[in-house]
Amino acid sequence: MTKSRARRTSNRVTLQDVARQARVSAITVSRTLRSPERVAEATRSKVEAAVRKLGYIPNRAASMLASARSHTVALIIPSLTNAVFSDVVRAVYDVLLPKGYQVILGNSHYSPLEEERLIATFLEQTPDAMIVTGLDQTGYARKLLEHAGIPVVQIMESGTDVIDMNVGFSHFQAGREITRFLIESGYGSVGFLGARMDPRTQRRMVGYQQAIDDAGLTWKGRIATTPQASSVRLGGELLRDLLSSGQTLDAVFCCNDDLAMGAIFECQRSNIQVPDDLAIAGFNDLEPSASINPSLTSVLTPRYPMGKLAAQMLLDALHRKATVQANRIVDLGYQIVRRQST
Amino acid sequence: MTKSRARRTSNRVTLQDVARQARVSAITVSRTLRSPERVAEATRSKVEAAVRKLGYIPNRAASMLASARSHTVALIIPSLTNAVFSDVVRAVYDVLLPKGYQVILGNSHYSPLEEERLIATFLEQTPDAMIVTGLDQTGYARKLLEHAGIPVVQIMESGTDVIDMNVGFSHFQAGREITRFLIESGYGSVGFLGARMDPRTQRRMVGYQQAIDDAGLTWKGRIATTPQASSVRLGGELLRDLLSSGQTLDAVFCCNDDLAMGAIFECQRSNIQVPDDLAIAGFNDLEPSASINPSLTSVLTPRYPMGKLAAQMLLDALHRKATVQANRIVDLGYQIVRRQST
DNA sequence: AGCACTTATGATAGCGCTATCATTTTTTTG
DNA sequence: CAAAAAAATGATAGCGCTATCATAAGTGCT
Repeated sequence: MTKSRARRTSNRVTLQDVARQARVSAITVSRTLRSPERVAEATRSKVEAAVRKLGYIPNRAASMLASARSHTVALIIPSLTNAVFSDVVRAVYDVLLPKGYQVILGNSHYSPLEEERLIATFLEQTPDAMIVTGLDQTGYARKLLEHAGIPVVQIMESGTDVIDMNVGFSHFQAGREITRFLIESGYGSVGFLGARMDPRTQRRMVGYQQAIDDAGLTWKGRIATTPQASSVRLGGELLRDLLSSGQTLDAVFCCNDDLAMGAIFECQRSNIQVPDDLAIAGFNDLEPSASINPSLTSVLTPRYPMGKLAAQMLLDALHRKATVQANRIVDLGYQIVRRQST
Repeated sequence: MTKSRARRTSNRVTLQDVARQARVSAITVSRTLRSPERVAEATRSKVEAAVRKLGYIPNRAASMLASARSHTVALIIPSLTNAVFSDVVRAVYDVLLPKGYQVILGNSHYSPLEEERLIATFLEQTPDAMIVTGLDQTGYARKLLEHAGIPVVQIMESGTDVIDMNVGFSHFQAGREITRFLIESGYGSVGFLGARMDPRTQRRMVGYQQAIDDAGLTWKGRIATTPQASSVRLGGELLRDLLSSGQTLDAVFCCNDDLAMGAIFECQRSNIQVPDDLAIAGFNDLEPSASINPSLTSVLTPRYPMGKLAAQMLLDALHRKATVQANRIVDLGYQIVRRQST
C-alpha cells in the first residue's frame, strides 16, 4: 500500500501545463520565453499561442532558484520623501527596468543600523547587484556586501575608500565652493543653516567652515543646526534663531533648498531684503528654486545622472564589460547656479 | 560507469550546511528560523550558534517556491517624484516592513498601459497582495488582478466599482467643495489651473465646474490646463496664460500645491496682491504651503493615512481577520485648510 | 554517399527550501 | 507507573523552473 502524500497543488498554470498544451517539452517552453532565438519559428509560435491561451505567468521564484540569477537590483536610500532621492530612484528604475531587472527599494531612515538590517534582508533575495547611499556603512554591512560577491555601487558622494564602485561628488568641496562664492561676492559674515546633519550635510558644513577659515573670517556663532528632518518651516525657524543671536550676518548657506526657501519666506515676513540685507544660497537646486522670489542661488547636484550612471555601471559589471579599474570611481561634480538671492 | 553531471554548486551557505554544523536536520533549522516557539530551547541555541558561525543567509527564492508564500506586497504608483506619492509609499513601507513583508514598488508614469505591464510583471513574483493607484486600470489589468486571487487595494480615490478593496476620497467632491468655499468667500470669478490632467485631476476639475454651475456662475474661459507634468514653474506659466486671456478673475483653484506656489510667485513678480487682487487655493497641502507668503489655502489630503490603512487592510485580509464587507471601501475624506491666500 | 558540423528539441537532475506525515521523546494524567 | 497526550525532531517529497548533457534532425562539403 503506497502512502500517498497530499500533493501541495497550486491551481496556477505552470510551464508544464503550457508544454502539454503546445505538445513540446517544458524546457522548450522555457527556451521560447528566455531565448526565443534558439527555438524554431514554428515551435515558437505554437508555444506562444499556448502561453496566451492559458494565461501563463512564469514563477520568478522557481526561475531564480533554478538559474541562481534573480535579475534583481537592491537600492537603499535614506529617505523616501526627500526629493533628492526621488530623482536618483527614478533614474535607477529608468535604466534597469527596460533591461528586465527588478528593483527592490529600501529606506534606511538615515540610520546606518537600519541600513545594515536592510542589506541583510535584501541579500536573502540574492540580488544581482546593490546600490547603497553614501560611504558610511557599518563595518558589518561592509562585510556583508564584500562577501556577497556582487557588484556594489555607493552613490551620492565620492570618496576613495569604497566597497566596490562609486558615483558621486564631494560634498566638502561643494560646501566650500559655494561658501567661497559668497565670500567672493562680497559677503563677509556668512552663516550656515543645517538640518538632519547626516554625514553628507556635515561634510558640506565642514566645507563651509574651511572656506571661511581660508578667507581669514570666522564662522563662530553663525551656525544653526538641528538633527530634525529638513523642511521649509524649519528653514524659517533656524534663520530666526541665527538672527536673534545678535551676530552680524549678511549671507547664509543653507544645507539644502528646503531650508533656503524657508529662510527666504522668513525674510519676506520679517521685511529683510534678499539679497540686499541678507543673501541666501541653497543646495541641490530643486525645481521650485528657480521660481521663488527672489530666485535662489543654489548648487546643482547631478541626482538623476548619478542614479543613471550607477545603474549602468552595474549593468556593465554584470555583463562583464570589464569596467576599467580607473572608471570604478566617478566624480560627477556639481554646479553653482547663480540667481537673484545672492 | 556513472555519467556524473556537473553539479551547479553555489558556494553559498545553505540550510543543510547549518543543519550539519548544528547536528540536527534541515527541517529543524527551518523551524528554528520560521517558528522558533516550536523548537526546544537547547536546539534553538545550537542552531542559532551555527547560523551565526556560518553567516547563513536564507534564500528567499527557495522559501517562496517551497511555501508558496512570498511575503511580498506590490505597490504601483504613477510617479516617484510627486511628493504626494512619497507619503503613501512611506506609509505602506512603515506598516509592512515591520511585519516581515517586502514591498516591490512600480512606477506607471501615469500610463494605464504601463501599469498593466507592471501588474503582469509583478504577478510573476507571486505577491501576497497588491496596491494600485486609482480606479482606472485597463480591462486586462483588472482581469489579471481578479484572477490572481490575492487581496487588492485601490488607493487615492474612492468609488464604488472597485476590484476588491478601496481607500481614498472623492476628488470630485473635494474639487467642488474648495470651489464652493471660494465662491462663498465672495469670489465671483474663480478660475482653474490644471497640469498632467490624470483622471483624479480631471475629476477635481469637474467638481470645480459643478460648483461654479451650482452657483449660477460661469467657468468658460477661466480654465488653463496642460498635459505636462506639474511643476512650480508651470503654475506661473498657466496663471500668466489665464490672466492674458482678458477674462475677469478674482480667484483660482489650482489642481495641486506646486501649481499654486508657482501662481503665488507669479503674482509676486507681476505685483498682483494675493488675496486682495487674486485669491489662490491649492490642493494636497504639502509642507511648504504653510510657510509661503501669503500662506496657501489648500485641501489637506490623507496621503499617509491612506497608505497606512491600505496596508493594514491587506494584512487583515491576508490573516483572514475577515474584513467586514462594509469596510472594504473606505472614504477617508479631506479637509479644507484656510490660510492667507484666500 | 559519407562525414563533420550546426541547429533544434528533449530527458534528467537538481536549485534550497518547507508541507506533510512519521517517529521519537517528554510530559501529563488517572 | 502505564497509558495517553503533547512536544520535539526527522524523513521524504516536492515547489516550478533551468543547467547540463544527450539525441535527433537538418546542412554543407568533398
